[in-house]
Amino acid sequence: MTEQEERDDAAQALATEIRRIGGRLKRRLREISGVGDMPGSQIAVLLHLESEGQATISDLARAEGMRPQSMGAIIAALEAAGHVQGRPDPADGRRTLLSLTERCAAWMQAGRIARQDMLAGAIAARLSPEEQTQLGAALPLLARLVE
Amino acid sequence: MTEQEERDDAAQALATEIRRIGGRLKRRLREISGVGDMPGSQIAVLLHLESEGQATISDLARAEGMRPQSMGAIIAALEAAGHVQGRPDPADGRRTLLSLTERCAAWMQAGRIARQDMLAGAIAARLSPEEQTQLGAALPLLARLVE
DNA sequence: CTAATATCAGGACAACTGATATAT
DNA sequence: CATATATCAGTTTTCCTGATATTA
Repeated sequence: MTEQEERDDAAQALATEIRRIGGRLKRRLREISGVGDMPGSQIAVLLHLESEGQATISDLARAEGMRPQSMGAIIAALEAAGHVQGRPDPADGRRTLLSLTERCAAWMQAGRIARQDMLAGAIAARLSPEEQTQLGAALPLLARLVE
Repeated sequence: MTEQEERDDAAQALATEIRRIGGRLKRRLREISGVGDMPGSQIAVLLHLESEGQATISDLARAEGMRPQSMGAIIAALEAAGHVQGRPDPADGRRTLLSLTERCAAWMQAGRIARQDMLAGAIAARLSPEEQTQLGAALPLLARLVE
C-alpha cells in the first residue's frame, strides 16, 4: 500500500465514523438540544441575539448556515411566542432589526435556559472537563468539513 | 462565580457550539456524505454489510440508532437498486438475512466508493493527518452525548 | 440596472408513530 | 402469552427551491 493509499484509508475510516455518529447526532440533536418544548434552532437564535443584541433575518441565516426563508419560519415562531421582536432599520428600509423582548431577555438572564438546557446537562454529566476541552478543540475541525 | 457555575458555563458554551455546528452538520451531511446519488444512510449500510457479512434490518437499525421501519425504507431502496439481497434465516423464520450482492461487493472492493466518497475527500483535502487524528479521538465523545 | 432583504407558496426528504401479520 | 421481526400507512419536522415586492 502506498502512502497515498494509507492516507485515503484513514480519511475513509474517519468518514465512516462521521456518517455513523453524524446520523445519530442528526436524529438525537432534535430531542436533546431543545429546552423543554423549544427546538435547538430557536435556542441558537436566542443565544445569538443575547450576545449580539440585534440582527436581521439574513444575518441569522448566515450565522446558522441556512436560507433566509428557513430562518424566517424560526423567527415567526419566536415572534408568535413573544420572545423576539422586530423594528424597521431606520437606516435601511429593507431590513428588520430583531432583538429579544424584555421578558425573554430577563428569562434568559435568570439562567432558566441554562438550567433547562438538556444538551449542556448531558455534557456536564457525561464528559469530564478534560474531555470537554478535547471536544471543544475538535469542533472547529468538523465545522471546516461542512463549510 | 463558584466552581460549579464555572463548570456549568463551560458546558453551556460547548452546548452552544454543538448546536451551531450540529445544525450545519445536519443540513450539509445530506449533501456531502453521499457518494454520487447515493445518500449517506445507504453508504453506511453498505459499509456495515461489507464488514459484517450479513445482518437483519433490526440489526442495522440498532447499529445506526434508528427504527426498523426507517431502516426498512433504506433497505428497500438498496434492494431495488440491486445492491443488497435478502434470504430467509433458516434458523429463525422471522428474520431476513441481508447481504451485499456480488456485483455490489465487487464494486466496493474495486474502491469505487472510496474514490467517489465526497466526505472522505473533504477530510483528506481539508484536514491534516494530525487534525484527522484529533477529530477521530473526539468523535467518541460526541457519540457519548447522543447515546 | 443590479444587488440585497424579506416573504409567499409549494415540495422533498428523512425520520417519526401506530397498527398489523408472522414467527419464537 | 410475551417478545421479536418485518412491513403498511399516515404524519411530522425541517429545510429546500422558485417567484415576487420592496428598497439601496
